[in-house]
Amino acid sequence: MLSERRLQVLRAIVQDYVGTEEPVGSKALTERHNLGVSPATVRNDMSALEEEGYIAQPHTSAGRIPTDKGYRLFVDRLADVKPMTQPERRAIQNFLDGAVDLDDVVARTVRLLAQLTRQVAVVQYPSLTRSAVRHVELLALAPARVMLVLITDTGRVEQRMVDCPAPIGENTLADLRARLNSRVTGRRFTDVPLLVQDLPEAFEAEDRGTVASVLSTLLETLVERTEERLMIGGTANLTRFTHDFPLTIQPVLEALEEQVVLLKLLGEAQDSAMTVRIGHENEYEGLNSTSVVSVGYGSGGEAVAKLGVVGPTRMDYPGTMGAVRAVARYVGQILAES
Amino acid sequence: MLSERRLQVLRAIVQDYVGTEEPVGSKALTERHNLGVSPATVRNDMSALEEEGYIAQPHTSAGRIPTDKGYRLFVDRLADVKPMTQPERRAIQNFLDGAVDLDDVVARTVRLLAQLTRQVAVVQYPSLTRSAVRHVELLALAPARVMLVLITDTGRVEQRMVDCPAPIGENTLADLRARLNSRVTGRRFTDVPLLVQDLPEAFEAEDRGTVASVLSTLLETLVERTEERLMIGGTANLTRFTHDFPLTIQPVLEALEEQVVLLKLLGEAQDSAMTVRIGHENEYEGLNSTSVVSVGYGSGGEAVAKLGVVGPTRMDYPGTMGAVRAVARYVGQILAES
DNA sequence: ACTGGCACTCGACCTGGGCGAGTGCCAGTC
DNA sequence: GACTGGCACTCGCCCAGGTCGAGTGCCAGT
Repeated sequence: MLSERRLQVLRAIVQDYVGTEEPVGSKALTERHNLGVSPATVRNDMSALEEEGYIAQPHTSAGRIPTDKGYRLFVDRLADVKPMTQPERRAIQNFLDGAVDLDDVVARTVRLLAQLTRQVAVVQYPSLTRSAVRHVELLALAPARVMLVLITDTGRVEQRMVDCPAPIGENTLADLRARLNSRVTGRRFTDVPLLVQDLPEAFEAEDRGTVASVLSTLLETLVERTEERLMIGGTANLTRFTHDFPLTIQPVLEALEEQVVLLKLLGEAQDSAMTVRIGHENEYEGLNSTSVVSVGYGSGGEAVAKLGVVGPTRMDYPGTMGAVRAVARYVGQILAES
Repeated sequence: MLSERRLQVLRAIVQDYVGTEEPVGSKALTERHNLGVSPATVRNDMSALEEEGYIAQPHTSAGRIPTDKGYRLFVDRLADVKPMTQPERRAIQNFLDGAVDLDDVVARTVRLLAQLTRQVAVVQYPSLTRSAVRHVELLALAPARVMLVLITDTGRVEQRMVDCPAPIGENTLADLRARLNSRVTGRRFTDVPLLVQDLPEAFEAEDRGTVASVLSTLLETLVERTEERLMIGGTANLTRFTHDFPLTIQPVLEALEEQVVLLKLLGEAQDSAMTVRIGHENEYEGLNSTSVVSVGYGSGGEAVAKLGVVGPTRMDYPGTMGAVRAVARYVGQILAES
């Protein structure tokens, strides 16, 4: 068990290192934080902290820097989420209020997060699985060609072309549209398959093939691109850490290009609570020197997607967590309104 | 006027420099290209080329590197666009054929371009201005709330919420939908404003406000986001030029984040022909050390948007231009089919 | 007009030495 | 027993000096 003072020392090391980006020594520590003890004492404490694996020396006879384990302790026990100031909150809200559609909401959110945290922002589009159907529209573009438009309660719109086995009449299409909507409007995606199962039976034999095509396309749309899309921004912020440069930036950029990796990253924590993954806690190798702060957001009580930021393990955790939390909250509000 | 041999020397310099990323000297030149003359002669030629501003020395007594002017001459007179090989063409086509919707087409195109050129790819969404309306759909989500869905002939779908001044009946809405579609379906966006101008007059006084709201939202949609969206990818490729690093990568990343800058960049050349902007020819300062190769693409004969790549001025111009041209061609085909 | 030779320039690279931040240890003090 | 001041030691950083070699410009010769 670490004594109270040693925790203070660790906290001071993290804070200083985050500020200066340079290994911090015992003397500098006592000067900048009034710990009430001498450098020599701090040296002993640091030695103990190193023993326990919370800090390390990049090379003999240099200052110490926190390890992943050190940051973990800091985040868990020493850091308070720093709330946004009133003007900041207002700015967030104003900026998001100007959005015209879902794409715009997501785009603005990314920009906002990147600016606030000065890091790389990642925002997942509201997921389909947990959302509900607001409306299904069917449009005959050609005799045997139907466009399916699916509108969700989060404002997301998906469209698909359906090639029908046989031409379909305008009346039949209207009938199908009406029946379909009366069954699925307002229902969860996960419930839809059961609800439409017996729908073809209500139609003439000649139309059943077409109805089946439409339905199967609908069901595909529900599952297929479920969690697929996301938007990132603020990659230029990666260059602020000109320190251990190209070595670390390249794999990070590569990881960011791989949506699969990012989606897995965001998806890892099951619940929508704020999650911080530090350095090697990230499974993907390229992100071993970065931390990911993520949280769920949603239009109602329930989270429909996640957002977060990717930055160096040496980041301002309290500030970042505060910004991420605040942005998630306001995005949720915007979605609920629209 | 430069003699034929001097042009050959310039070509050789560009090719070598692009390959090695190192200043190239007279001796190396004669060894790798059989110019049929001695290094001393080449030295004289290089001296003349330098005089004219086509090449320069990074520091006294080092090899020469091409200047922007040198690349310009190379592109204009010395380089042939390198056509894609048959397997490459097939691969492009196969990859793009798998796309399920417009977003997917654009996303795949970006990936493809980035991979083929090993540079940063930029793809603009098919523009609204030059495309035509395929269908307009109106959905009553609440008594005084209508969702407007606009489908273009390039497969793009835009949606907007319309808050109506008064509740609108289902019949009136159907009427409006029918009238609207009969007027605008198949028409160019630029023609739409005139075509719908007198539409409110066909309705009862109580509904005119609502009709006007819907129309104004429609018109806004047509102009507002006209050229707005684009997608980029392959930023990790920037790190391949580990040479004059953070200095150049930062402003480039920043430029790429600014969609406005990119759109201006793509939009600069009015016609849809292949355009190469080299170094300082780019107005935006951050891109002064990069070249931009762009070309228009479209579903029919006419270009509806542009795509291109951003890379260091020291790039393989023939190969890049070949890849860009090929991708643009196949994307056009895909759009025409869907 | 081209070539071979030659002196010269100047950045890249290596080496060695001094500097200083930071450490670990130990004896001394409260 | 916990803390402190002192001291010797380590080791990366930075600078100066020296060498090396690629590349140049010029000139005399063919």
